Amino acid sequence: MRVTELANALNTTPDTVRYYTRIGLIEPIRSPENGYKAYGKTVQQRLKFILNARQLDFSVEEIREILTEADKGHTACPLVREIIEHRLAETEKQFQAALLLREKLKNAISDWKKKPDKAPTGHMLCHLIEGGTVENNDSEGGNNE
Amino acid sequence: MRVTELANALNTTPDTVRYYTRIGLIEPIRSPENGYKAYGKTVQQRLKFILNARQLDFSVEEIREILTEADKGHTACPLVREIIEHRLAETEKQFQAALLLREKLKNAISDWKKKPDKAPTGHMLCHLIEGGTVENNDSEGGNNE
DNA sequence: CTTGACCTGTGTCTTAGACGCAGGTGTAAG
DNA sequence: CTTACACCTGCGTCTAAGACACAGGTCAAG
Repeated sequence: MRVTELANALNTTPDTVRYYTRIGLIEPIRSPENGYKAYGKTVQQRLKFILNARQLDFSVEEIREILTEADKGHTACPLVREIIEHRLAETEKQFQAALLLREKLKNAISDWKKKPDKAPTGHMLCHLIEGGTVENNDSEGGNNE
Repeated sequence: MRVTELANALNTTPDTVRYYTRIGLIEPIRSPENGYKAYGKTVQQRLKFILNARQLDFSVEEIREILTEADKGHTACPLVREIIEHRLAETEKQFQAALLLREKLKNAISDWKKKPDKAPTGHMLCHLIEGGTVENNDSEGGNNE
């Protein structure tokens, strides 16, 4: 199989296949007649695994570790287990972050509706965001230049 | 104020200040005696605005548009309004994505516990992920090489 | 043989800064 | 004044995971 063919077979893009090839996650053989990369069925299995892992938001580097371990004949499962827990924690954080952000945005929008559009003056670029969205300890000890 | 001083004043990092300077969001004057960048109070206001917008997850490029508009004397509020709605939608998507991912991970973990650790065989690199996590239409018309 | 559609490998671009580095600055001690 | 040393500066490069651009190669139709 060639690049595009493999990509289509697993419902991904040629660029992705090329990328994984470039960083050495999958290894094609070189077609001797035209120099194109050629992928076998084993590689397809491997790529399928990679894509699944990516769906779980494993980083490429994590996947590389897993594959390296597996290539050595060891079981990669403990490693995967570890990564998955870590990723779950990470997801939880993102989740909370998204929640918080949503809150902020909604606040911003509702604050908004109370105020008319107004052209920015010198030190009030936009009253909407200017108003305390976040607490950055602006130590008001104003010395200039 | 110099780079680090400004950064500390607004509770950010010197690198961030340097970055915004580099891409032209804020503009220092050059201290003639040592060639260092020097920032005035107006810039500090501006930076504060930028940081607030970043807290709302506005992209730097979006912020640039807002500032450009404001610099021309126009009100940027309609623009901001537009961006904020867009960002809210975006956040909603991330939120749902995080939710879905969490689900997947938990499934993976629970599937897991039913299966023992097992060394990877040729075409079953890791039964845990190998098992249908996602539906990639693997058209099983297996022709090799 | 030529045209044109599609494919290939390689190189560069993206975000929002973080990091490293060689060299400059400032202050205290000698 | 000189040395030492801490901190600071500007600039260049690096990141994740591919997307995109591009010059050239391949393949079937005519």
